Amino acid sequence: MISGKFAITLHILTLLSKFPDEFLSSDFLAGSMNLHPVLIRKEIANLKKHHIVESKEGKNGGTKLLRPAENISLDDIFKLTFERVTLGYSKNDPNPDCPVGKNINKKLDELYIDINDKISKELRGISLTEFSNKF
Amino acid sequence: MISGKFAITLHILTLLSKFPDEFLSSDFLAGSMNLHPVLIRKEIANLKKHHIVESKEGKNGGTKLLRPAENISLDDIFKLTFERVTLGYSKNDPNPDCPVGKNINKKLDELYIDINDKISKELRGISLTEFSNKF
DNA sequence: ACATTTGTAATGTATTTTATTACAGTATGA
DNA sequence: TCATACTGTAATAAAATACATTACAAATGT
Repeated sequence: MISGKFAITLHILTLLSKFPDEFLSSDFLAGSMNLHPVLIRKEIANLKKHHIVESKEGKNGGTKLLRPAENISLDDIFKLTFERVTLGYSKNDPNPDCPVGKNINKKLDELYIDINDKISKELRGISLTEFSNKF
Repeated sequence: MISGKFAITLHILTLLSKFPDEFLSSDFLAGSMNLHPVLIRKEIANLKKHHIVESKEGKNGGTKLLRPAENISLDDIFKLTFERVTLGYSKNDPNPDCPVGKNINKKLDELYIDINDKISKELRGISLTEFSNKF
């Protein structure tokens, strides 16, 4: 769940990269993107799981980057926040007695894997630093 | 709306390409993908608007391709069914007093436009015939 | 005429996403 | 050492979106 996962996570990381030595609170981060702090903390939990950031509890606590923004690519963030980009699937199981219905999802998968490879290739070339410098 | 638009539309067109001379009913098409015929007709309305198919009302009515499957690319279908692929946006308007918040959506847009160009380039190389022949 | 089909609007249901509440646990510093 | 300011996480509520269904007018073939 969370459809804005990538955008939210990238926004969080962009802010963290602006203050690489400070622990920023979920409240502060939430203020910039106008979302509920709990949602921010959920995304931060995901970032921690992947050792991109560390958090400190308690007063003056917050979150900061664990490694230089230069060493984080947008593809890293993509992979962290997306199972896979798709152009969608028909919601119900298609009819297995129809040659097209029987195989459509497999063929869509193949197509979508190709698309994801292209996206990854594109994003691999952009570092968090490069993105962050646009602001 | 309709998140499975691309998949449903491609499924419809694949079936139509298998019987290029027949008018297939929305009921038949719905049977292959196990969706409600009204939803199929909605997607067909979109295809008609773009002169990809024609429909015939009344008994023995239905829908058929208006041009050879060879002349329809997956990118045509993509453009017909997607405004744009995105990796999401944070739902609420970000804080305009934050330098990052103020510009994040514009920068995400630029990124997503690049991604869409790559996807289009990939899909432009695949004709409906080529896709349909996988079945 | 009658059966079959499209076209479309309106409404209902389900699913997904986001927001909120609640509260336990942790560090800081007055 | 106690009040305060945080994180962490679960549970629940609300909102948004997607899909299903119903309903019925209009068209066409037999």
